[in-house]
Amino acid sequence: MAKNLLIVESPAKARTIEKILGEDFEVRSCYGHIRDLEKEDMGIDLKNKYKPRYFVPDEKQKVVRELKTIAKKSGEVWLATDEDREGEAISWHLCEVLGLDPNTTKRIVFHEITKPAIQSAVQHPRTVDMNLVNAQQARRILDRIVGFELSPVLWRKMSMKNNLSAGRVQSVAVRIIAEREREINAFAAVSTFRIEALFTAKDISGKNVVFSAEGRKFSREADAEEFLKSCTNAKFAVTDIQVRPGKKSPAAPFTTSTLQQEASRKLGYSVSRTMVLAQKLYESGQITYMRTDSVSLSETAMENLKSEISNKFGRPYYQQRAFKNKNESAQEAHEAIRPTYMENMSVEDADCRRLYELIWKRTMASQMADAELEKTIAIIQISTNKEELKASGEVLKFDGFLKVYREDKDDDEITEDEHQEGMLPPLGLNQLLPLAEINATERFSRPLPRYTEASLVKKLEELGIGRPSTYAPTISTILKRGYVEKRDKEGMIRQFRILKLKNNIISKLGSQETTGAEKSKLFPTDLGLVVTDFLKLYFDDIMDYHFTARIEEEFDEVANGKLAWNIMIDEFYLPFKKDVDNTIEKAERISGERELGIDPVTGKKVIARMGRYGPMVQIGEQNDEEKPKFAKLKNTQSIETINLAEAMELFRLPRILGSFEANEVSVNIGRFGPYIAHDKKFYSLGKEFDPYTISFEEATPIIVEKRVAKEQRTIKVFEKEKIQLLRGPYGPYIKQGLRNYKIPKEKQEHVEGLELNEIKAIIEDVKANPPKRVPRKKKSS
DNA sequence: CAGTGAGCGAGCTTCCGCTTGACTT
Repeated sequence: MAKNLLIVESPAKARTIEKILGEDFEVRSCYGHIRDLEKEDMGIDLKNKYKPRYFVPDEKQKVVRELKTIAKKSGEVWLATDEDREGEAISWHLCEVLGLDPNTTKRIVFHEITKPAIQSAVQHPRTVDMNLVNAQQARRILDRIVGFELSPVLWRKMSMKNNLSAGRVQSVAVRIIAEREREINAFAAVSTFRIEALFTAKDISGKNVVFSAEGRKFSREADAEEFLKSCTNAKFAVTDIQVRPGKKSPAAPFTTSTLQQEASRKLGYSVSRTMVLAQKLYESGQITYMRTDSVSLSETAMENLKSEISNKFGRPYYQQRAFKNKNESAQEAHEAIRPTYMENMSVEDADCRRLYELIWKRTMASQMADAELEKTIAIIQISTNKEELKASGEVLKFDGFLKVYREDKDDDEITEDEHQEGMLPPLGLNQLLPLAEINATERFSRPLPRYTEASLVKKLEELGIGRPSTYAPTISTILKRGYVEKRDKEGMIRQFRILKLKNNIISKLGSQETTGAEKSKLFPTDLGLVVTDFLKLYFDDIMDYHFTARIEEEFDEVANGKLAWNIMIDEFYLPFKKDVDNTIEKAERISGERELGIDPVTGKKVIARMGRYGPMVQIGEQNDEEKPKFAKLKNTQSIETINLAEAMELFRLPRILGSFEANEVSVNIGRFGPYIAHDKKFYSLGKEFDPYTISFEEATPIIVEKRVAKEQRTIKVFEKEKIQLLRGPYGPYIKQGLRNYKIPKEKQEHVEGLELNEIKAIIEDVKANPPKRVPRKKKSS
């Protein structure tokens, strides 16, 4: 009898399942979706109930062809794509393409790749759920409509129009970044004076140790000083001691989003790096599937964990736990991310090791006992006033899961009271404490930090926007479009005050700290800010943080058969299309224009705005008799925050420094950074020079040096033919006009001796056999 | 490589969500 064909989405899964199912089944993968909407006219028939037009993209032709061949000679075809909306749709597309009847073809599901799960799935086949398929089609069509209607609006209304795009997910992601930036810009720090007293006491071994106690905060310096004054000659006595047990519980096993967050915090990985490494681990069979929103573990994994934990740490360290997903939008088609074999504590591959060990620890900890703590709070009263001080300490009684894993937190989640608490020396009731000193230290409130890639993913997940398979690509998209950039920001030095009471004398000290420094954070560009404002103005419903959640409810109704998908799309599309048409007709071009003030020299208006080539400042207006003057903003400047003085500074370039060898020497900033221009030649300026301050005396040696360096790089020049023989970082090469030609290895030995005819031959040779390039993806349909 | 900032308006771009693989330096 012919084998049955079982189709899954992932090839790694196919290999595992084939082993489990044995001889009766040939298991193949379809590599995700096999059809997509055509691009022409959005691939949707707007006049015929939004009937979609699908096609098989070029890169899917091969796999579809193979599946067709195998299907033909197989007994029965079984569809085992993922158990979610997208998976159901893939099964239906497979029916369509392979000529199977969706009403009779066997459809099976499992959300873990274990023998019992798969065997039980095979025992209970069903057929394709067309309601669920329709919910997916509605999702796909709505996203296509939003993307392909909105993007062209930007092309028409933006002055900068290269490759701009908008979409249900990416545009909201940019909005999140943009709004955080504005919150930070609008933030005004408030300072308070925090009271900290240092006392001495004897520890268990009888040694004197210093510990601290906190008092309340004063918003005014005078009040803090008044308090310190009132503490002179005071006695400090312990009046109350509270000892309370506490516990900490482990976090759930990893999902895609939490893995990305922890790998970012603990290992400093970008979300795409995390995914590349996780993919490698998955393909080599080391971990379960890495694109998942589920926190549950299979029963086999739970058994495995029970014995591993008991063996390694002893039975008291084991505690069985079932985690529930907090996220309503989760579809849980797979398990949580976990090692396939808990007995493997590490992996060979050095690149993947740190990520694997993180996953191992997190999984292990998830089934371990709570950590038990003892928290002590001592209240200390002051004889000379009514204030009291609080000393607190924490002792770990049982480490439990902390033996293997501690979850990190983002900056914005750490509350002020949550600083690491140390141990307290043993204290007795009514014990008098000798005071070392009391400090009132000025502390400033902080704005929320900018997003990292991973904290943006977390935010998107909370809002139900995007899916595990799209978090990393979404971030790439908004970076590539230039809406957002990832960079560091230097902090600012800030002074703060300290009042100190020591030996009954109050002294006032000053100190300084760095504030506002950010590393590898997401910043909106002016383009991102301007596009976000525009979309919010004309398409506020799509930009709404809850838009996705709302339409997801409707997709659910479609999936439950309570709502017809094309009626749902119709209700969305009609008003949306009206907004699009209205915007195209009425909206002005977007420039993000901001008036900065008046140029003191000419008396003309100075404005900052988006130009064709990015953000810029301009003196005077288009209709003025005299042409306006323009200057580009620096990378770190923004239309929103630049002031008149900074703008005027930008107009100081180009600076003419003087005359050298009868030619003008000038400095400017170009597309590739600051440069010196002299005699129609250009010399880049290194970081050590500032184009605004560099002098003639500093500039001329640079010209001479760079000229010499260039001469050394030049081996031969054939003026007439415009051919140069040059020495580059990868060895000698030929340059003709703008094109470079590689010299074959065997001729690199004696380049000095190369004659014109030989060089010409090399050029012809390279032209005839051009070096292979990465083939550009073919445009579909 | 080192400019530009406006307007012609050809012909192009673009979405989200499933999956990897085969290019080059």
